Amino acid sequence: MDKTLKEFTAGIMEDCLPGNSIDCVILGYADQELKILLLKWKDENLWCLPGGFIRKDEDMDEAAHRILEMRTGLHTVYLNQFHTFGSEQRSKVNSAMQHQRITQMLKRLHDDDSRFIEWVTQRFITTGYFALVDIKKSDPSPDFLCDKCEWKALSDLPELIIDHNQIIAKCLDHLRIQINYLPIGLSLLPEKFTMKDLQKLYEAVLRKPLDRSNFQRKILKLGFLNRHEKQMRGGAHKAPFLYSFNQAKYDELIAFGIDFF
Amino acid sequence: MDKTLKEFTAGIMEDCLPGNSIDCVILGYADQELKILLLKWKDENLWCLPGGFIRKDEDMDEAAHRILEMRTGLHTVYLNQFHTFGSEQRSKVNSAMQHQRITQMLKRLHDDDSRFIEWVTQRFITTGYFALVDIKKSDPSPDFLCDKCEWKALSDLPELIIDHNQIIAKCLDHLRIQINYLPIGLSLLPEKFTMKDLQKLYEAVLRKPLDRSNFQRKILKLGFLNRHEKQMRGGAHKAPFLYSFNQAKYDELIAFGIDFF
DNA sequence: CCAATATTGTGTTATTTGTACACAATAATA
DNA sequence: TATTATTGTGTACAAATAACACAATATTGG
Repeated sequence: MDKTLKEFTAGIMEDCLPGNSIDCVILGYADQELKILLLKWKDENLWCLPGGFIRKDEDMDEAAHRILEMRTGLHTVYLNQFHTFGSEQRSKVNSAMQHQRITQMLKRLHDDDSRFIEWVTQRFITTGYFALVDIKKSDPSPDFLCDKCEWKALSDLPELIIDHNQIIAKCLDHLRIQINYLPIGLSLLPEKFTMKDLQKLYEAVLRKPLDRSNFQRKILKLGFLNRHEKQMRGGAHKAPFLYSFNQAKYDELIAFGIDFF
Repeated sequence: MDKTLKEFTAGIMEDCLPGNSIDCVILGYADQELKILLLKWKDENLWCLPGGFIRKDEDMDEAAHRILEMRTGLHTVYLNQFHTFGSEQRSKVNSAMQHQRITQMLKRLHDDDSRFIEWVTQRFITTGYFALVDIKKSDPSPDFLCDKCEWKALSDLPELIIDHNQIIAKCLDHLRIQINYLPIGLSLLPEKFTMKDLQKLYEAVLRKPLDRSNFQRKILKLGFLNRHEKQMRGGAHKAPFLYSFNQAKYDELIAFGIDFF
């Protein structure tokens, strides 16, 4: 058996809290769509949220930041807890078939290390965190257990293991309800963007169309955008302005919870 | 040593998840103020939130309901999770002095059962739940470890153990932000109430005054109140109408998240 | 080069909602 | 029976929202 792997799993069992995990819904935005960073386990068509365990000497929030940074290379990112999933049957919400595949995969990847298999298949309570990330600044990296770490469009999610689809659904509900308190735009858009970009982003989160001209007027009136030069190329039409955020003003409004929509 | 107590603690260690707990912020409303149900440990001036552990065979939500019912006698009550507290140092946020008192008290109450003391003083991650309760229907009950279980006004809270004051603060923030999605009125008021009662309740949660006549018009327009006969006695003034909720309509609006304020 | 096209920035209007009071009605009290 | 406090409703102005109009302007295709 791979010595490094065995040491690695022994380290986890030794250093981490048993029965508690973290799952991260890492959100980005591109092509007018929300995207989620997902991992695929080696040689299996099993996708999951990036997650991990809480070290005995770190805060839960720190653990979430560590997991996020490990997968995206980013460390100063908007990251927050949204819900803790503590159903006794949560590991069994998908088919018994899938449950069996997961167990077999764990055995194969961990070379039948029964002590670790037992540890990792005990009942877990997992806390869901969501991160808002600029896709272009991220550098997705899998590890030796995963052969893929990819951005997947919200409209084209694969079936995920355990209750990870429900975790995402809950996260998106949370996002919509809390939208007036979250720095959606600042976190998900690149430095400079058009008004249309911002509108499409809010539409993607709210899942409803917004009136273009009223959106523009409302946002400009809130006064957290800097207007820059015109974008010189694009489609066969009038060129839009580029904007960037006045972070201080935006944060102030968001903290207060301005009624955007 | 008390055989029953020893069996009780052995049962907890045997049947509950280690390192995970639940704390309930049980809210009621009376005398135009929000109240919280608190416990006081035997022979000590140490107050805390009603809490408990999660049995290995129950959902976390079930555990919260069990704890709530144990303290209030109520089982059909609005109860929801609001945050999970996972700071590594959370048990040490209060003074070292208090930490020592807690340990001593545990030793005394549990007759130096060192195995249980170790179990109960390990690092815990706790999930905060909040309940909205009609005080008049509740029947607060302490247990053999607590000599008091009382409703305390929000404006007159004692210092609580560990991070319980922060847990309450977080809960109240949550309440304010989520107010449009929570059945505050239906859960906290008695069957029949006046418009003023409802207004004062919303004011207590929002911590800001609302215009009386505009409040009345807005609420009536939303259409979830049944108007009853005039209240025949009260102060030296015109008698107000009594109202009750049309639960179906109220729930519908709350689920949708109507913009009350 | 120039008309056609798509999209942008801003304007206009009607409607709804919010805000701040006004005031008559009325239950108890003195 | 006048006084008082509070209630239920009215009103008038300001502000926000919603729906649509239209000129301005990059690109494209002939």
